[in-house]
Order: sequence, then structure tokens, then C-alpha cells
Amino acid sequence: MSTPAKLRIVLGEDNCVKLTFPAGMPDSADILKSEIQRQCSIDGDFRLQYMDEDFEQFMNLTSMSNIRDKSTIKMIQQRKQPTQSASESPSAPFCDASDSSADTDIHSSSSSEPTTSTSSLRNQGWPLSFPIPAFSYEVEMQLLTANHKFLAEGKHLNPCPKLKSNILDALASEIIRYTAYPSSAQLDDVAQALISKHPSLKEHGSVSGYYGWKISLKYKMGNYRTRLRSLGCPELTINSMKSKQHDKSGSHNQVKKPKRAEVNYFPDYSAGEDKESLEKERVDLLSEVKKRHNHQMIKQKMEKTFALRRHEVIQDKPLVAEIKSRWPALFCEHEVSAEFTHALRRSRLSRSSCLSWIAILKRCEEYSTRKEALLDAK
DNA sequence: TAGCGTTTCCGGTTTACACA
DNA sequence: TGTGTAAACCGGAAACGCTA
Repeated sequence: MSTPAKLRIVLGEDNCVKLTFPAGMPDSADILKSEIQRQCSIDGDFRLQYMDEDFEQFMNLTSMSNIRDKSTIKMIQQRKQPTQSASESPSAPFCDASDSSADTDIHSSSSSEPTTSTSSLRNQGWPLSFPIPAFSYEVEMQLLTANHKFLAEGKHLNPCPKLKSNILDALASEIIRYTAYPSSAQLDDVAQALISKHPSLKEHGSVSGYYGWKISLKYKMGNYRTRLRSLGCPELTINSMKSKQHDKSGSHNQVKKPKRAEVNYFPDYSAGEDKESLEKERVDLLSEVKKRHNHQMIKQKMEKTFALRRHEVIQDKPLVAEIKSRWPALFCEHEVSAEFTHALRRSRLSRSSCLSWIAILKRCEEYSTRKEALLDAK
């Protein structure tokens, strides 16, 4: 009788399960796949990757000899293919079914078509496995040759500046779909995915094999942000020094990326949302706010529409009265507390300090209301 | 909670290269 | 040879993380 086997299945970020196979490890990758599909109730097509012990990276699973009991398997859901298949695309002549650009991790947002809104071009969560895009025909051709050479002779490719520039450009365009400010770990992901897909690009003399790519990507994203800023990308323009010159308060170095609860915080719309859908939520909120004991629903909708409010406040600079009429829920006690707590936490104050400040604000509001009433009476 | 070292971001500058 | 473009680099300030 076979020994029972266990596998750790990574379904997405912060989402993994343990699967047990009482009759032992499945005989083939296909059987394993259908078993995962059955036990995890997965819809749609997906492929599997295993953690390779030599490279300490996830590799495509083609044979059961790659895994053993207690191995970690990652599930990559296949994205719907566009109308024009990768193989038909003139710019991607060497794409095959395993092309990661056609994949998305299960936790990534849906494959909704991009709209003309700038925010909706960048509405996806960071993928667990970064999809390296298909490069131009000539770049793919050079990489294909170099990869063959690398596999046959172990010879690394030393990309010429033009080739490197093309690669960085394509990667920057892909990164910007997820974030304009990739973290160090995210740049690691991209560089790692790059040398994983194109092993000939692995660097000599660096421990990870991609450190130089990571640094180049960092520079590239900085320059790319400058370029997008000059093209009028709202988030980047808001954060730039030029838009802050009006206050004439300081040197040109007094710039930073604003965080939540700070004046110029300018978040993107969340995945799958755009201005129209959030405006609809706002209208719903107007009726929800009239209902009694409805804090939970209001809180949920206010959180959902946060980005829309920030866009309105920063871009349109409305009067307080306008904000009050469009967002009455913002002025109810629970929401004031929530927003104010965010603001005070940015100042690194303790919870008790936050609560004290909220109490003071409430007193101020009461005083203000009484004063208005007195003035009305007069 | 303060202090200190590190990281990140910005605009500007330098450098290298392609092209007319 | 001049010009344009992109990569790489710089200095300064804010943010962040760690530690005592």
C-alpha cells in the first residue's frame, strides 16, 4: 500500500491549503491538477509550479519526479487569451503556451478590459508571480538565441545598451500596471522573474544573479515616473515638487510621497473600480446614511469610496459645504473618529492620545453648534 | 519615546550612445 | 558635429525601522 502524501498548495497571497493524498502521490501532473481542482473547487484553467531546490524558485511542473511528500506547489491561473493570440502577435513571435504574460495569479484582479481612465490602467494587485511581458520581435529573437546558447554552453548574455533599454522599458510598462512605486521586494520579484524566464540574462558575479537588473529597474522606474509626470499622470503630478511650489514653503528637496491621512494622499481606485462605479456607491451612501443603526454598511461604503473622495478633494478642491452635501457620512461621529485616528497615527501618537483629541474635537463641535444656535436665536 | 542609521524619493546633472 | 534620449548618478530631506 502507498504511503499517504501531503502537499502545500499556494493559491494566492496569504492563501494556501494543505492537501492530503491518502493513496499516495498522484501518478501524473495531470491527475494532481485535477485533484487540486476538485479539492479546492477551482474554476477555470490553471497550471502548477513547484519549488525547485537547486534554484530556490518556482518552476513549471511537468513531471511528478520534481516533487515529493510535503513539497510546495503554486497554482497559476491562466488569464483569458486576448482575441489576437500571442502566436499571432507580430511583436511576440516566440511566445508559447507557458508564456507567463498570459497568466495571472489567482488573487490578481479579474481580466476586465482597460478603460480610458488613467487609474483603471493601474488597478491590479501585485501578482505573486510577476508576468514578464513579451518583448519586441528583435529582443525576443536575441533572447531566444542567447537562452539556447546558455542552456547548451552555459554562456551568459551581456546585453548591449539598446537591448537592455528595450527590456527595461517593457518591464517598466508592465510594473506601472500594478504600481508606480515598486518596493525593493517587488523589484526583486520582477528581476527574479526576468532571469527565470530568460536564464541567459542571469548575471555573473552577483549572489542572486539579478541584483544589477534590480538596480537598473529602480533607476528606470525613477526616470519613468519623471516621464509620466511630465505627461500629466495625476498621482505622480500631485506628488511632485512642481505642484507644491505654490506654497513657496521650502527647498525643492522638501518632497515626499504622501501617505493616508496626509494632505496630498492620492490613492488609485481599487481593483475593478472606476470613477463611475464609485460615484454610484456614493449615491447609494446618501440613502444608507439616512437609515438608523447602519454604521457597518456606511463604514464599508466609505472605505470603498475613499479613493474617489481623495480625488475630489485634491483635484477639485471643493468647499466644505459641498463636501458635506456630497459626503454626509464623512461628518458622522464614527467616520470622523476613523479619519482622525488615521491622521493622528501618522503623527505616531498613541491610541489614548488619539481618543483624547477626538474628545476635544467633539467638544469643539458641540461648542460650535451651540454658538450657531445662539446666533440664530439673535 | 528619543535617537540614530538606513532607505526612499525627488529634481537636477552627467554620461553614453544613436541618428540626422 | 550637434541634438535628442535614456541610463546612471548626486545631494538633501523625509520616512522608516531598530534599539536602548
